[in-house]
Amino acid sequence: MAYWLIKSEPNKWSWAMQVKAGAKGTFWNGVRNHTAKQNLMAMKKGEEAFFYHSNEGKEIVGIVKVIKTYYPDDSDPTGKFGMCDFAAVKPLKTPVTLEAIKADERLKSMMLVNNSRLSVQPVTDAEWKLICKLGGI
DNA sequence: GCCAACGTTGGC
DNA sequence: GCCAACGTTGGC
Repeated sequence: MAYWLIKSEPNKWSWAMQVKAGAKGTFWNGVRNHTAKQNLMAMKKGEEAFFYHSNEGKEIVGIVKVIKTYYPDDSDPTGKFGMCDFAAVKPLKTPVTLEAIKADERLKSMMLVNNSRLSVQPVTDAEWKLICKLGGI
């Protein structure tokens, strides 16, 4: 069971909108990078991911799960990229900020810190557990 | 197939 | 709003 982290700009697609989409969830696209695409393709149904707000907030605000694995994005004219569907699982009681992640020795190797531009990232078991704890769940 | 130029992302 | 980091493009 792998864990992931997906990023979204709140003014484009926020956690609130994700929650509103409910249990049946909604597609998550916007990938325009092959590393991110590889990660998306590696996701399996039922796997969980952190939902991160970039630019505004810069914090992990909730957990989503994969409800539909990678499929082509019809709206992409190049046909190169696809998307997955996610549904909101639960919010973190306390959002975990980028600042807090950077400040924690154990989270310094996270891709979020070292490769902030990648929009879909793997998260290790240890990182997942720690961030859940920091988030109050 | 290399590499310079350009565009985009995202933290500050 | 600025700029550094990264990916992509296109000329050679």
